[in-house]
Amino acid sequence: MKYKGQVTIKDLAKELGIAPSTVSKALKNHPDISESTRLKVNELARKYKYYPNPIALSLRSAKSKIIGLVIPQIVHHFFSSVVSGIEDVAYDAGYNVMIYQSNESFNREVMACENLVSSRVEGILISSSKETRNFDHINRILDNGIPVVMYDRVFDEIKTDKVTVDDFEGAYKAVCHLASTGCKRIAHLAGPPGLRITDLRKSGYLEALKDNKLKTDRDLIVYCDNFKQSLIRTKQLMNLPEPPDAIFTVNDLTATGVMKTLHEMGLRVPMDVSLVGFSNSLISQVTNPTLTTVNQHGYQMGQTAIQLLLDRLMNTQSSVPFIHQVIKTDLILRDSTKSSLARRN
Amino acid sequence: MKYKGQVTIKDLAKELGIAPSTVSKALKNHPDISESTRLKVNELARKYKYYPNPIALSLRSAKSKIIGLVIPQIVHHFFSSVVSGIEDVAYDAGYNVMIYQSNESFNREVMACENLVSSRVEGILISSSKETRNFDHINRILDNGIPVVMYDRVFDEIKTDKVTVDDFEGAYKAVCHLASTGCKRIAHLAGPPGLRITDLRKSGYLEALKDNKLKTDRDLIVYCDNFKQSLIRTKQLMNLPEPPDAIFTVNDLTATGVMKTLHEMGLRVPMDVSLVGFSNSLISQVTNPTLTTVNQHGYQMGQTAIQLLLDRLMNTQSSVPFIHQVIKTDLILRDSTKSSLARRN
DNA sequence: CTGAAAGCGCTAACAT
DNA sequence: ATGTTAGCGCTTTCAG
Repeated sequence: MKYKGQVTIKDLAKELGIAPSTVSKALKNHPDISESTRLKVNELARKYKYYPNPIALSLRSAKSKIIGLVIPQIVHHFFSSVVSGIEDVAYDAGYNVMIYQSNESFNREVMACENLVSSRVEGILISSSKETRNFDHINRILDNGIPVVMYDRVFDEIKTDKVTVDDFEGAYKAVCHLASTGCKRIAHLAGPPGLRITDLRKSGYLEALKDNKLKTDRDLIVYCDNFKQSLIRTKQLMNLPEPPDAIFTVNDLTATGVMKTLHEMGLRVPMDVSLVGFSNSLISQVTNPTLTTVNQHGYQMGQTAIQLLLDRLMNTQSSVPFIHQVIKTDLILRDSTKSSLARRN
Repeated sequence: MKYKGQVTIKDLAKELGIAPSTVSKALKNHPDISESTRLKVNELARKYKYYPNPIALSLRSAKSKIIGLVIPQIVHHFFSSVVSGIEDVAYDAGYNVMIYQSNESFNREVMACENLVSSRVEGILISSSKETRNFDHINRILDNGIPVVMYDRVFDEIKTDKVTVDDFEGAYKAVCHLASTGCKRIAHLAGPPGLRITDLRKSGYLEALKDNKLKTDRDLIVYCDNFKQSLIRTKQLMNLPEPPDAIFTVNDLTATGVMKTLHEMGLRVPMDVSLVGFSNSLISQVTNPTLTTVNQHGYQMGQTAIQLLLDRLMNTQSSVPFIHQVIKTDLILRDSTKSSLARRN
């Protein structure tokens, strides 16, 4: 049991009666160290379980080998998948991940950025809180020369690499599928107006209606992106003079609320009303019926985001133009929609 | 825009024509610095946005101000709640959190521990993977003089502080509630045998049966802790000559599978069969009917775990005996069980 | 009241 | 082939 803190190069050097720099070189198999001392050193290092002190290394190299991660809410399946993707790639590349949740609070997001900068992380991955409308904190990171990659919730105003999901395409596919199963009056429960993902998903929805020659009806577009509200909104929708025969929601949780309400109203899914969510979260697999939804590929988004950052970290000359990578979506067909031609899962 | 890396004490000192050590003292309002230089220094520091370099501080103080966190799977609601609890307390105490997922793999858990140790974290919070049966990696952390707190998945063999939920009590309460609503044949879907939480929850179940004068029936205890299996097991249970009138599952996801199967069999919840889960995960609030479940208080567990660690970090003299803190559970009454006396939510 | 020096652990020039 | 020196940014004696 050695409690004396950890063994240092100096300790090894003293024990062997040689200079610390020799030990250092021997440890990394530097060519101009003799075979014999190299062996001696490595053996002793193993014996004493020598680990290089990363803090000393960081100080010298001015590289912390730490990536900062700012995430809205880790409890959401999509975001935790993103974290997994980030982690896996980061560790393979020898980076550690320091994590901060904003909990959808702008102030916490700002604080997280400041802490991360002052922790000297080498780069930051960030997805903004729903509240965020001002970007000074992000520009401040950039001013410090620290590269940033934004993922999922991104803003055109900020000059960084970005990764998003193809929200437009996802929505488009979802609604086309509904149309192909014979639905004529397709409603959309959308996210908060002004948010990129809201707008893109709504556009995809509208485009799909047009391409399928279905007329759009303002009454069928409702801003509602959470479970609680959806209980009310669904009832209102279904009580319209001409109620919808399908509903496309901006996320799975909202779809769950819709489903619950439809059941309570005695309506069957998908026979009376078809339903499509967005995210392919765990929940979508356990509802009754299971939920057709758009797969956002969170894990892959995480991988892409960190890879973009690592690339930036390699190319110190920041001449490379910023990249906006868009992840393709899949429509996962389940039991909340009727069959068109093929059916799966 | 200064890209020259960050400003250092030396930079400030040079600009002011004084010594670095003076700047250092002025910055921390050391008593023997004159009012005037103190002001000058602080002003310049603000102007240049000076932040102390935490890496240099770490090297000097031999304290990284980083806590390591090893977690099985962040995608599970319970664990992500734990993370939130840890985060919030850690940051208030000025610590950063470095996170590693084991993804339920023993090897990854071991690697995580090693990386964390070599990253010189000041303490480690760990919940073991389902595979873990050997604890050398944890003892190695301890040998390095780094305090460990185990949470949720803990082992008696290891001498550390621990936090667990009162699994016995949670199960006991759940089953007593079922009994109080008139259920006579209560089945239990249990976790993998040999795991602490499995055994405790099963004991709670058995004890509750006994205290309510219900006879136990081996056929009603099935090892099944996931969605997929539950689809089969439920059918088998309900096809018994004397089928259960209530089912208590080891987690919410499993309960969801049970519910789905019951619906498909034309059985109503709770009129024909009552159902109680364990975790109070998001899912339990969106099933139809909503699921009565045991609240595990993940957030609080996280807070408790990190607090135990911080306490240990304060008391360097490790004379304090190890603490095993047990978090009380609540039964959350929802619509998958009948009403006894009072009903809520 | 202020400054010079030393050292945390490590490595890269630069000797020898 | 090995050793010496210096310095990454900071603080803490210890001298002035």
